[in-house]
Formats: sequence, C-alpha cells, structure tokens
Amino acid sequence: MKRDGVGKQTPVIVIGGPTAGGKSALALAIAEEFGGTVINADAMQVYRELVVLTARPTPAETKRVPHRLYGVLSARQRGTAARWRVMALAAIATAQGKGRLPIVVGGTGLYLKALTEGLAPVPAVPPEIRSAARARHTELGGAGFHAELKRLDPKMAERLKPGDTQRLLRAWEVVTATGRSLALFQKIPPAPTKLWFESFRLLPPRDILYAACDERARRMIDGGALDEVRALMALKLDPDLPAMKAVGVRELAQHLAGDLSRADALACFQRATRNYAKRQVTWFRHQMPDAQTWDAQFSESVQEKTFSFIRKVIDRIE
RNA sequence: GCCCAGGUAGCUCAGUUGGUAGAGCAGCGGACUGAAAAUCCGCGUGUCGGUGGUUCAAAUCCGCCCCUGGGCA
Repeated sequence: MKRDGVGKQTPVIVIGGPTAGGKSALALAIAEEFGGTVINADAMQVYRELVVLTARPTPAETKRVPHRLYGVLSARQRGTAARWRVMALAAIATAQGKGRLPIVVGGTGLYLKALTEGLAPVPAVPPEIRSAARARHTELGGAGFHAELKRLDPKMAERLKPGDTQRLLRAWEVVTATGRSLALFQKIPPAPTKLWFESFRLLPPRDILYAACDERARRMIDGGALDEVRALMALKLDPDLPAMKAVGVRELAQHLAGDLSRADALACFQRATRNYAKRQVTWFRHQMPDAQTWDAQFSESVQEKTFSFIRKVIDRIE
C-alpha cells in the first residue's frame, strides 16, 4: 500500500484468507497473467509429507508457474514463523531478481504479518531451555506455571491466561533465556523491510465457506488423504510436532486405528476444517485490516477485480 | 396386542428426596509477534413429547394419548 521511498521497485502481492476460499487459484491466475512466482505462506504446506491434506498445488499447476516453499521441510522438523520469514524473503528476492512478480499466498496470518511487519528481535532460545519450560509446565500445571511466570515476567503473565499453554511457554522461555521480558522485545520497532506489499484478502460468506470446507475434506479423503496419513503415522513422529497438528491428521489416524468409522472421521474432519476456517476469518478480519478485501470466494470476477487493481498499481511505477 | 426402556438446547445427554433446567459438542463473537492448520477467552429461554389431574409449587408424582428403540406374542 505504501511505497514511499521504494523507487521503481515492483510490489510483492500478498493473498490471505480462510482455507477453501480459493487463494491458491487466485495466486496462480495472477502469476500467469503477470509473470509471477507463487510463494507459499502456509505453515502446513511447507511439510513434504503433507500433500493431499494441505491441498498443495498439483504438479500440473506448478509446471505452469514457479511455486516456492512447498514441501521444503520434513515433518520431523519444526517450522516457525521466523524460519519461514527468512525463506520467504529469500524467495521474494530471487523472484524479483528474475523479473518475476512475487505472490505470497497462504492462510497462516502470523506468517504474513511476520513478513510484512517483521518480528521482534528475540535471540534464539536454546533447546535446553525450551524443554525445561515444558517440564516445568507439566510439573506445575497451568495455574502454577502462570503464577511462576508472574514472578519472572509480570507483564507477560498479566496478558496471558493460565490456559494459554503455548504462549505461557514462550514467555517463560524468553525471560529465562535472555533475562528480559518478551514484551520488551515486542516493543522494539521492527526494521523496515524496504519491500512494498500489496495485500488482498478473500473472505467468502460463511455458508459458502463452510460448504467449501466440507467439500474440501470430502475430496481429500476420496483423493488419497488416508494413505498419506498412514504413511505419516508409520514415521512414528513426536505427536507434538507441528506437522502432526495439521487438520485431518488426528481424525484420519483415528479411523485408521479403527477408533472411528470412515463416515464419522469425515464428519470430524469437516468440522475441524470449519472450525479452523472460522479462526482464520477472525484473524484476517482484525489483523489485516488494510488489505484489499473481496467478500467472496475465488471466481472470475474476483480475478478480474484483482487483475485490474494490480495493473493500476504497476502502471503507476512505469 | 402386551411388557420393558426412552422422548429435556441444532446434536449427545445430566437433572439429587417436587421449588419453572445445565454440561459437552455444534454455532456465534473475540484474542493473537519464533508450534499459528497452533494456543486460548466469552456467549446457554428451551412448547422439558401432548393432554388432563394431584399440589402453594410438576421435567420430577398419577391417568390417558402420541412417537422411537428392544423384547414377548
């Protein structure tokens, strides 16, 4: 949106929105129209083992236009917002170096925000401290751990709920490792990126979105998701790994283990997809307010509106 | 036809010895800075199957009727 001091630079297109809204199709269309590179901003599509379950672009699609950051990590690795950000920045630079329009697309709002607004400059927390945090949390329980954090870092404790395990752990790790509150790091203004972002969000009406979620889960289960989960389970990974938390993994694994009928597994999978989509809608509604908004799922008219918007923006620099 | 067991929120069900009802899930709203497809927070009026009755008071007790399972014929 803002391009003060960016000179003759080209924009970076950013597309966010809930799952099953057609973001990937829009990204692909833009890439073909403007000569772009699609860059994944989805926390789960980065894992190699998750293809069907994350609706990763097909080989036919990736042949039409370059796609980056899909399947670049193994499920046994831990992706993070920071790690993704580094990769995304590199992918953007490479695309621009080749004269291609970078199109960053994905449903992981945090990643998109990390890219466009930067992250707090917190030093890496040593693994020993991370596991110590976990051990301490198990030992004390949520309320006890929260009380301890209150002593170590009153500011963070105040804004976190005792049930919010994940953020509690992070706050504890950061004070323990650095001696400073995470809140302090977060107050440091991030270094400006020099990149010029043009952001879009696709927010379909709820009934259409939910129908698309149901359809998506059904297609996945019919399209090889069960085999994919079977293979993933055979890896016997730590269930705490991010890849193991992908929507559908738990539900389909339960079916494979015989604990859930196929119909029930599908119903649970669909429900989980809808729940996830709803959280994304809330996120994009409030955390990405400056984006150009289409209150619809992907369609030809959405595509046309987006194209003409981008054309206008590009014309201004020539 | 008879005998059991049920009919309570969109769904699954709680509801103590009568004091006009509440959980989980769903749904809705919200938070969100290195696990984010994660992790959390908030929101509960519904003909208690219907209808008569007993009672100051009925989801709760009694009668009749309707519906759904299961069993006996």
